Amino acid sequence: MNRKKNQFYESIFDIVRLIPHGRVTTYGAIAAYLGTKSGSRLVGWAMNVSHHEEPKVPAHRVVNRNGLLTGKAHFKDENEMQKLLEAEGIVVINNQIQNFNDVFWDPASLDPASWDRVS
DNA sequence: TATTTGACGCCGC
DNA sequence: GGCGGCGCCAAAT
Repeated sequence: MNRKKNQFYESIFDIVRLIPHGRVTTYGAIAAYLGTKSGSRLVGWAMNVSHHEEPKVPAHRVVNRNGLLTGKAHFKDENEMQKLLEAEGIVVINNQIQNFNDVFWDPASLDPASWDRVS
């Protein structure tokens, strides 16, 4: 089966879908988790593919390491991304996530040790 | 088949 | 401190 390449996206989709409600992550964090720390751009590509993948991944929860909604332009509606983030309690001003450090979610949190506090 | 782009990240100037 | 260039892997043209 040609799932080898699919696994790459699968891992990304899985992580993005695991992002808790009201939390966001960065391309670099996902890339680093997959081992492609230098290939942060690959994550962006995967997101593009994820748009026609189901279920749709909450790509709106994925932003660059600056906390800037760089990918909002690729959404159906630019306002949609910011709107979704605000709807989850995330404050976004000028396409910039406020309290980014507070809402930032790292895939490393997938560690079993952290699962204990996961609701 | 080869070249360029791409929703980024980091180092250097 | 702000701006630019280079590097990463993969896909699209």
